[in-house]
Amino acid sequence: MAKRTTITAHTKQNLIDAFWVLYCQKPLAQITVKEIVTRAGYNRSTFYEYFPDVAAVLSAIEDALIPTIDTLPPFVGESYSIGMPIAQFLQLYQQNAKFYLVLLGENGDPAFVTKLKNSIKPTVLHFYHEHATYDAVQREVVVEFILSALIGVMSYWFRQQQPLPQEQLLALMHQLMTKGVMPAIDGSNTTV
Amino acid sequence: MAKRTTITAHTKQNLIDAFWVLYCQKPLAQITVKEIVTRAGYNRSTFYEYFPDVAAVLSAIEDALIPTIDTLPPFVGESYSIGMPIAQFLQLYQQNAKFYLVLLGENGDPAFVTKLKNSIKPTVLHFYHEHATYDAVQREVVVEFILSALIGVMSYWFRQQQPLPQEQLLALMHQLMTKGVMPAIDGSNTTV
DNA sequence: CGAAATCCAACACCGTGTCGTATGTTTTCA
DNA sequence: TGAAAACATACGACACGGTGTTGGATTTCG
Repeated sequence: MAKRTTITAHTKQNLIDAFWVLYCQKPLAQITVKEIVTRAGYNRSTFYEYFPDVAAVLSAIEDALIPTIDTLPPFVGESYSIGMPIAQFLQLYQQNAKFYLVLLGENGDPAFVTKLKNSIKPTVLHFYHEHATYDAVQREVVVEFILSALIGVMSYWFRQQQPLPQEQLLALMHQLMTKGVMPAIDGSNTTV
Repeated sequence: MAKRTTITAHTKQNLIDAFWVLYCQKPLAQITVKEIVTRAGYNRSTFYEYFPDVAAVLSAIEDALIPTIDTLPPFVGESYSIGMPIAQFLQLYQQNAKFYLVLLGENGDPAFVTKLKNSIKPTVLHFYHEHATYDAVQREVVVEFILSALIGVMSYWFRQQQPLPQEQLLALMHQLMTKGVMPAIDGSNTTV
């Protein structure tokens, strides 16, 4: 008999949804299978038909979130680029803000940051490879610098509920990336 | 009666040490009290005399690691500064590399990153407050940018077992901070 | 109908957190 | 000074709750 894929997928999604509600509230270590199934309305055993343990649910969510970088819709509008378009990343972030905010937050998963960085890294790395300014080792550092700053600022921006208009954030970010973090003395940057 | 502080402190430290060995190997959720006390050579109940739960041990380690920023020995030598001396932070990081590497790594604690940022933030924020270039909201973003990049690069550098001489890392970092991440076209930065 | 997919009840095991107790050390005062 | 009270420290045992598995009940679809 063919798998009843609809039902299966539905059940799995119910479990994932229930897990997510809990994960938004407390760290992984405090989430039990029982809580998940109670909330989703299943028997505890059913959980094990779909996931080996609680951590696997998180992993599944993360994996579904990572490949999105490939399937990004082309960004339209002013495009600030520093190897990887900042605006494009912001858009990616915005689409999944609900998840990114938690996964990159206080009770989040450090491993997800790594996964995220690794998925973007090749694009940025390739850009710098074409410029002979940095050697291979330095390039890696530069890329780590960019990605850390990018993800850090994005997370902060969302955490603070977007205290700056998106356009201003993009402009500021672009300036920090291309001109550095020292405030310009000549005043040419005060219009950001 | 006076506490037998020597014995107490010793036992507590034994428990912390045992915990740390385990935490270097696996995530918090997989560490049990039993494992800790077995390794440290105590009864399981003894653990609860010192900590309410496993997470508290991690918390204790983190707290002991944070204030170090205040008690930093004055840095001697070339001092790159971008509000907060980069070299000084590198030194702090280097002193506790063993811990930072794990806490900021794959199985690390996202909350620690926040704690760390918050402890350094005032210093950097104060620096930018004196320059009128950015308004209050922008300043926060700039500081988040700096701290994220700083911590990200440091972690990467240690994780890769310091692939670049310290002096070169400092110079590169300083350049990225002050001049941006775009490789200079005029070639003046190729000597980093 | 019957086979396979889906879901569930029950079981044995393990970890948790607590309480009462044994042991040994420090302090007190006769 | 030295015995005993007072207390810090460590432990054994208990009740509870979560885990992961096994075998079976129920449902669905060819």
